[in-house]
Amino acid sequence: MQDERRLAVLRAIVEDYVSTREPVGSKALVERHGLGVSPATVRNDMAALEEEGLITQPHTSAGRIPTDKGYRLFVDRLTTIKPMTAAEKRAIATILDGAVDLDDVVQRSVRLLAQLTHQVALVQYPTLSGSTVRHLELVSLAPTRVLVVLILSSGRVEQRLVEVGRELDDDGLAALRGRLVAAINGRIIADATAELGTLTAPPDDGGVQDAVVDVLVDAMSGHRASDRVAVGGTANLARFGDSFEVSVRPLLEALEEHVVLLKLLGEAQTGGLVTVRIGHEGPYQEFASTSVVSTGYGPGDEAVGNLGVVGPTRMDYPGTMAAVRAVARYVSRILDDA
Amino acid sequence: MQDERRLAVLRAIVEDYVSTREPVGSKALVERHGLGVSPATVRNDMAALEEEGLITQPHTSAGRIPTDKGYRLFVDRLTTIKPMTAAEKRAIATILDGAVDLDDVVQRSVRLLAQLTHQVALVQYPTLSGSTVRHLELVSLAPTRVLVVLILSSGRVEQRLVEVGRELDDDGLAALRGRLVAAINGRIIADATAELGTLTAPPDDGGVQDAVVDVLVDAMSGHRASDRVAVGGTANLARFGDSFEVSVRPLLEALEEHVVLLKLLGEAQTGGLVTVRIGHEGPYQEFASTSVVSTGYGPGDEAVGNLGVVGPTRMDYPGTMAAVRAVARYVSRILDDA
DNA sequence: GCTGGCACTCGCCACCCGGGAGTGCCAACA
DNA sequence: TGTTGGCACTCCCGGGTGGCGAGTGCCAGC
Repeated sequence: MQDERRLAVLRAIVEDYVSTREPVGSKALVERHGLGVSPATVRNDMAALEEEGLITQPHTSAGRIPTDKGYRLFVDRLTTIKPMTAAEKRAIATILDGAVDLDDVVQRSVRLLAQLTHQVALVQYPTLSGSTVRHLELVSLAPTRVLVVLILSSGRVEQRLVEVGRELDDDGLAALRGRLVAAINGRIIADATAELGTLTAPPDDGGVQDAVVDVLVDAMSGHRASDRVAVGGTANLARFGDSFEVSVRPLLEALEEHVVLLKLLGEAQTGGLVTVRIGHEGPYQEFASTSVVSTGYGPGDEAVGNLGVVGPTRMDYPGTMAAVRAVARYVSRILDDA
Repeated sequence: MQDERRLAVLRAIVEDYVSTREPVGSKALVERHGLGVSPATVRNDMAALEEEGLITQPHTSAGRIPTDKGYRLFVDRLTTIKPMTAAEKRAIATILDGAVDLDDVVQRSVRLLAQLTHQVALVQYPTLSGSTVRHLELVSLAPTRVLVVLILSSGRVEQRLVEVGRELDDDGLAALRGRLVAAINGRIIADATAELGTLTAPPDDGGVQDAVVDVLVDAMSGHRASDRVAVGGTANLARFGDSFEVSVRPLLEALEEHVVLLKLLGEAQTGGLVTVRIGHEGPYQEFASTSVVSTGYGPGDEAVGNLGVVGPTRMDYPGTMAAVRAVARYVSRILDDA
């Protein structure tokens, strides 16, 4: 009974602090929320909550603000993800259905997510791992220069420029292509890569095939594509307001370091689970005052990438989680169709 | 004689203000620069410069800062672009030579430019206009869905997904491809586009060819590629320091609007000319306190895109112009080779 | 036309002070 | 045992104040 009220107090503190950005006091709390007790009682509860490390006061005799631990409890036990409104759902569908290709889906998603959450949005480009090789093309751009174009079943197109050691005529190119296509066409990435490893070049090849195989393996490792992350809504960083140099600067820097962003997005979660990483829980100290809300997306139950948002720990978790989940669902649905 | 000294004073004011970010007074000026006159004389000169609208004082009895007009005079007449050091040249060459394809060149350039200038860097993706059609591939992804891959002589690969009205077997696809290849292969974009317009579909085609032609024309219009701009160095915005909400916010918003960025970069300048747009001279009021330093790049004398930086009007113009010019030259050289 | 001197103007900063919001504690009560 | 009202205390915040210093404009002299 008493415990329940304390949790209600914590919830009220989180909600008020998120919306007002100011430490919340006992009196304001009972006024704004309909808890039927006196400020004195709330003060006692607050003291208990502070004892447990769930809230803190920035300085003596000011209101309370939630700690990371407090947000954690709030997210885990005090909140249900509020569903999107019909209008929001329509907007999501409309925007994403207009996409012309896979990259466009990613770019639209990132914008959408930024717009819905008013935070910085991140969308990882899909990894290739599940796809099969649909097509391989070798195009001669110059006598000793070949453009390798690899088309995957996911609709992704990987291109690489290769400097082969010697001149190559159209027939030689066609023969090379024939050998490679035979080895990899229709196979899933992992198998195709293995198959390429067993391939030996004809005696008069002079290293050309090996050069092409190298870039093919590189392209199929998905290295570059899955290392990329689309970023949107950076203008929302302006709303951080205070503590600019300390918290926004490192974030801006990180936004150009895709490796860092990938680590922030973390492991892909399947099954519609939304992960919330609060403040110091993350891998980087610089982001102690930021939280990451993320989830995986992909066709069926297979996660081919992550998406999410980064914002201040003081954020609207229920709304953000709902938006992240909704966008991931729609993106997954599109990948299902494709 | 007197005029010359006044210009020297203006130059000194610009240089000091750029490095200290504080209004510069007469006394500090004579101390830091070796002009052989007294502060009182400098004050008289300052009064004259202010009369001409070249400098201004933020408030009565503070130092002077340059106006946009003052910067303009400085850039046009008082400065020579300082050449890059050998080390910087090496760094540029090393970084750009490591690029694996065209997109990679753009992405490396934007990083490099941001690093060299400590500003926000912009690099437009090359337009397609000069290239010829090297290769066309149609890949069936689903019974009624075709991936169109267009490879251009510049090495650029454009891909589009088309929903054709009806099912298409491999033979039909090959025939369609044959017709299209005959029409466009080897031609430059403009001719190929025109040729596609005259093409009529066979009677039993059912709109498939027209659908594919539509996306081909769209892809060749270069619409998407040349509308894209790579952005880097946004973390440098943190150094704006003051006036955050007023000047950084609109800039952050603009950085996601590629149309706005293209307008900022302006018309391509050929022949190694670097354009400087100072403060209010630009098309957007919101950027009254920012300047744009840009130039064109491309193989030979042909400009296929622009690149440049955006920063506060209070920026190091000689250094920035040098960096922009140097990067543009190296990128052009790479395009020459390709 | 340059220079030194001088009075004047303001922005900046440190300081002080009163108001107010919020707290902790305690005694009283159900 | 839990809740409540009262009360003294703490400390942030905002406005007002005064000294300091940098910088200016003007003027008389060289």
